[in-house]
Amino acid sequence: MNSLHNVCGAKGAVDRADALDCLLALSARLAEIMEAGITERGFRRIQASLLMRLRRAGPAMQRELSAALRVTPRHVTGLVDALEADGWVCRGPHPTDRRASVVSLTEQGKAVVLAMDDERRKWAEQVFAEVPGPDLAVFSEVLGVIGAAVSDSDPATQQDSTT
Amino acid sequence: MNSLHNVCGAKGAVDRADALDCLLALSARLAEIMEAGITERGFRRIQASLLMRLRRAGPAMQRELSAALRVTPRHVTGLVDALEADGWVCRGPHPTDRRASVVSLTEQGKAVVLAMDDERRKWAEQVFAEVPGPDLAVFSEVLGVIGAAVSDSDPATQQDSTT
DNA sequence: TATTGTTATACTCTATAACTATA
DNA sequence: TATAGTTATAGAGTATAACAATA
Repeated sequence: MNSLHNVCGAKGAVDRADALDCLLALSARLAEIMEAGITERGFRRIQASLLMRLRRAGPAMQRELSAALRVTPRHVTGLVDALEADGWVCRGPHPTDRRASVVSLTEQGKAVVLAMDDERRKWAEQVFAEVPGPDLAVFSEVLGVIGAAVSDSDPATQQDSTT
Repeated sequence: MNSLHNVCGAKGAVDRADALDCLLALSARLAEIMEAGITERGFRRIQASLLMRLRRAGPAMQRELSAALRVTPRHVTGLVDALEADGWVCRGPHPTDRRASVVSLTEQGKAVVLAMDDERRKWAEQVFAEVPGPDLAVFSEVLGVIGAAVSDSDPATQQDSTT
């Protein structure tokens, strides 16, 4: 019924092009679902990325966020403006540099980020529910190998790909 | 050195949330590379999707393309206008419905689509080069299982996820 | 009356450039 | 002189609405 089943279910599908197709199709689907979850909470993907970044790396200067999210400083201004207006983050003074402001999560922001993280965990359990442990181990390792193969392609790998 | 390596390389990484993170990170990376390839040829992703759709399913009415690509009919008009202006596709009359036009690949369009397909195959070989056959088989099967798990989530699965 | 495609218009997301205040 | 962030402006991509021709 679903396009993901057509080729991807076949046991003997060791054709690499098919495997890549399946991976790409699945990726698109996962991205879609993630997007939906983020939208449900009233965020845009880039905003969620910003929040996740703050969760993982702690308070940051806008300059750092600009680099981490790979968007312009101007864009960060807008994103932080919106998130601040709704009480998810707040700007504070930089301890030593009076030009800079430090963006951090508010209590409300921390709460929502934790909730989203929890959802993500539950989603992962669901997604891999039918996958036997040993298969999951192989799967993970292959992901690692592919990741390595793909990293060599070009140097634009400083990205923040989570969320 | 690369973020994909951090967690994803670990052999014992059977934590499902970690595996999902790796998968998402890898997806982002693959999408990036694909985007680059498409851009090199002077197309946008949505245009490439349209061309691929024509390759797989043959000539189509704009209405069908609108549904397949999940964009508005108005948007399809613009896409086809641009692709037609550059000689990749052409509009022809519908045999029975004089309102409709049928979009098909030109010879030039067929050639470029085949070339892109070939590139995709070579890329797949490269990506999976270091993955042993049996592991690839397991990997493919897990992709299928996940795909099935993920398809049940919601009914918006009529999409055309290739390219 | 419903449907195919188009003309006209507007919105969302992101970028570049010029500017202010610090460093 | 260089850097952090902002104001002002512009572009790309996509959507909604109203309309024409045809079914």
